[in-house]
Amino acid sequence: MAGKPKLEDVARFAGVSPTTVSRVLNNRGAISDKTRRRVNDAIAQLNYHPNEIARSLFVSKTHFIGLVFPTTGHPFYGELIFQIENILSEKNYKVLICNTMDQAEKEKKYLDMLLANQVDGMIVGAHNIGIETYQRAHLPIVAIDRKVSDTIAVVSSDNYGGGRLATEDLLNQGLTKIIHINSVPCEEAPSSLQRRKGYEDVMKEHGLPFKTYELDYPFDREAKIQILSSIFAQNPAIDGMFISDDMTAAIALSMVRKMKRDIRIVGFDGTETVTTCVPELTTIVQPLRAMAQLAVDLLLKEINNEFDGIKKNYILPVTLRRGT
Amino acid sequence: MAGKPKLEDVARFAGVSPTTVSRVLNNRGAISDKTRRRVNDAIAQLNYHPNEIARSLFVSKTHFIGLVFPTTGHPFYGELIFQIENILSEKNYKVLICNTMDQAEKEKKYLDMLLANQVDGMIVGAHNIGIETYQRAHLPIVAIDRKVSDTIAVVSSDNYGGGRLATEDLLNQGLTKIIHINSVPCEEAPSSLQRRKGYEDVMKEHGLPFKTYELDYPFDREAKIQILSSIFAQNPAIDGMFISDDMTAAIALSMVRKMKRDIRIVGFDGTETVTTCVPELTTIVQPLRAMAQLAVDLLLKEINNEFDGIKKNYILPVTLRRGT
DNA sequence: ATGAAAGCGCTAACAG
DNA sequence: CTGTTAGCGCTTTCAT
Repeated sequence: MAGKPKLEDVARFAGVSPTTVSRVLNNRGAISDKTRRRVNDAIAQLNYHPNEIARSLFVSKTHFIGLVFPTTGHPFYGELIFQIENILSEKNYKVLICNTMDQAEKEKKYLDMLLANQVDGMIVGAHNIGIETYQRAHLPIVAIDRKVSDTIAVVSSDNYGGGRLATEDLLNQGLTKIIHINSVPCEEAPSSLQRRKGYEDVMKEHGLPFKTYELDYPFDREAKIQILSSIFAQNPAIDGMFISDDMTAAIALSMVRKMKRDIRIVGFDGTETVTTCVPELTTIVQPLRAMAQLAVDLLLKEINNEFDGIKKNYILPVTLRRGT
Repeated sequence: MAGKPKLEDVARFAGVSPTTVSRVLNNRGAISDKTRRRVNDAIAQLNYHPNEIARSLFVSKTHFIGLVFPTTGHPFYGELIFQIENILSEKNYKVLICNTMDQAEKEKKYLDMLLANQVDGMIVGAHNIGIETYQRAHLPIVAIDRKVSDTIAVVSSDNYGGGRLATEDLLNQGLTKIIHINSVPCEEAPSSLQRRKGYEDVMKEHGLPFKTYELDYPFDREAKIQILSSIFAQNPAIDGMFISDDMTAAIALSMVRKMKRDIRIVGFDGTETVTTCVPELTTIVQPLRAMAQLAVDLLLKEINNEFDGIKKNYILPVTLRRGT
């Protein structure tokens, strides 16, 4: 045998037609026990493995799902992608991964790639090109943490509630001079704006002054340290900080410890990774597992045309995890 | 137009043959400028996107690479996968991701899936089924951190050297009562054994007593805390620990701080994530980026039959990063 | 219960 | 420079 055996080889070996082999493979139609056995024997003998690509071409369904996220290297996305892939593989879907690195150009290239490879659907957590670009694909798509759209389901956690929860927790501890650190706002991903609004609303309701800083370069540690330093210098009297992501919060916590200042910090995300590395950090926990489950459920419903098509915006509750 | 336009539709629209369209698409053969323009116009008009699946079937090459790792949710693998995917996408390869969760059964299922989907090659960092199982695939494969094999290239960092480096660093600080914490040894992934040997060799060379603990459940935080507690209780006099992974080291560091004991800790991995979250942790840094680059280079060479086929075991140098 | 034939969308000889 | 033809490996009518 030169190359890999194909269905035709199995058929010849078993002395039946390709059709029959296909039927055995897919459990379709009626097959006599004897034939089935003979075919299965041949499959085993030849160590035959069906070519899913050929099958995909014929049935016009690949069972591929594209996952478009900034990077698997960030714990929030890494863990979310893990959950999503896990649930999808359970349902016999396969995952093509795309790390956009927050670059619009890469995101566009990936979108084309996924379409060219006939994915059955996509879950998009990146946010550098307009969601309209995706709509043109006329494909089942679920977005995570994106601007609400008429045609695309969006799953996110309760960012506004999380912002409130974090701020209230600091207030409950008797703190009053609380600042907020956030990323630069992004039109396509309003989640950080929601967190900010939660913080500012609570501060206003309590008649307290508030101040929000917007950090750029969300993935660069050195830059964060620089900027945090100057923020600490500018705010010698603060006693609390709500920082809208755990990685930055962890850095701030470590700086506070070194400066021996008395500042309480609440972060956001609550991934296993950061909780493990920085158990003393209080944080707002996003329900990663539930978000993944919901996103997959919605996507598969769209793919199978069972989508009721009414509700398009899903907000999942967050919880506060107190640092130890 | 009912479904997606296909190459034939473009041909008809442009008034040429399918072959010509294909040639324009793939820049093959000689095409008159006029024809090319007409075809490109048709492509744009119809918003045509080539079907890569059909193409793959014909050329018997998918440009798919399977990535088999325990989980994208762990920073080491999440960051490594990010690097690998990044380099591969640059070369127009696409990545199918598999989270084996340390389960042999899942790993086997994924292997079958990848073969069925005609991947051009695989990079394997999971280690629950024998590497021989992969050899049967007769496919270009590169392994990361696995038992050396005659037929499969293995990329790893200098685990033995890292173990030595970590231990020597503790000794250089005047510490002498140093224990080592490791995972349970695994036949297929000898890297932790190497780290252990590095530690034990150095201790022996200095005539010092040594003790290695083997932790199970490498990804479960609560279990780790339990076991670490009892280790701390059993060792009231230690002044140093070499812990063979950063996540566990971070937990230990946090416990040490709470107990106010004076114990220096050196971890292993040195991911961006953990370095960001726990900058005060001293650790042995694995060259993630270089490992990814080398693994991809080797894989693509095998795929393109440029593999010289001599050296099969690649060990990359580690560095020590001092905590701040 | 089984087989023959057509074709999923594309590309690569081979002609012209 | 362009078109005709055959076929990648599989599944599915439509016969028998």
